[in-house]
Amino acid sequence: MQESKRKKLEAKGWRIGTPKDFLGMSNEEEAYVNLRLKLAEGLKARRQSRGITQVGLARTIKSSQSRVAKMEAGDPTVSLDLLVKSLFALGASNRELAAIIARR
Amino acid sequence: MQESKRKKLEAKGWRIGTPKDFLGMSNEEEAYVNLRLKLAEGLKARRQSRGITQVGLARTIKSSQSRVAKMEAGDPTVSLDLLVKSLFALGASNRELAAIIARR
DNA sequence: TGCATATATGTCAGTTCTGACATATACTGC
DNA sequence: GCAGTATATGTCAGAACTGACATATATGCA
Repeated sequence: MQESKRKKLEAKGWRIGTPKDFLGMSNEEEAYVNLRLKLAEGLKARRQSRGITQVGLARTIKSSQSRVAKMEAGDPTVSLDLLVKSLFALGASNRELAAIIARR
Repeated sequence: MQESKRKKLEAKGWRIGTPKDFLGMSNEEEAYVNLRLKLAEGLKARRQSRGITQVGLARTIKSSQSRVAKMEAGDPTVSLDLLVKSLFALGASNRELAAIIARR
């Protein structure tokens, strides 16, 4: 993974665990962070294409606008559970979810 | 969703939210529970095919045997985060994760 | 400019998830 | 029988996540 990308993530609040070689994160860590970014992007894209505001989405998932914003921003305090539930709430199917995850 | 399946899930500790028509759960709820079951199965299959014990996996993800057992049993107190991280720890890629999710 | 709407960021008390532990069950080979 | 190994289940204190709120920033429009 590129140094510039790592910096960006760290700026967002991610703390990458013990990169013993100071070069980056392990494959698992990268896959995990990558997954979250894809879900975050997928959520934002899906919400916008539906013409729904963050407040609107927050209402349907019984959450708050601030949490929706954090979800879309890739905030590390947001769980995968919430991200995935939100996508489902926007009508995504399991297959669509898989497509979001598989996308490069 | 079939009644028999719902019963099975409820026995596991799932509480399905307000099915107003008493017929089952919403599409989102079904997709979500379904996703968890797929990940649970995928995890167990992957671990076993690698010849690793629950204790072994627990060590590599710095968790405990009991939590691994709960993960594989579809216990509702286990987060998607933990399930996904475990799959990654077993060497799964994002695409393989997507394949597990897309599988019918 | 001022007002309305949408999104971003920080904080926090209450809820949920976590690893660890104890203990139970199941299956081997002796 | 029973010792060893693997898995299942219940509990709990501490850690992580949550919705809610306050507030900031950005954009559009009259």
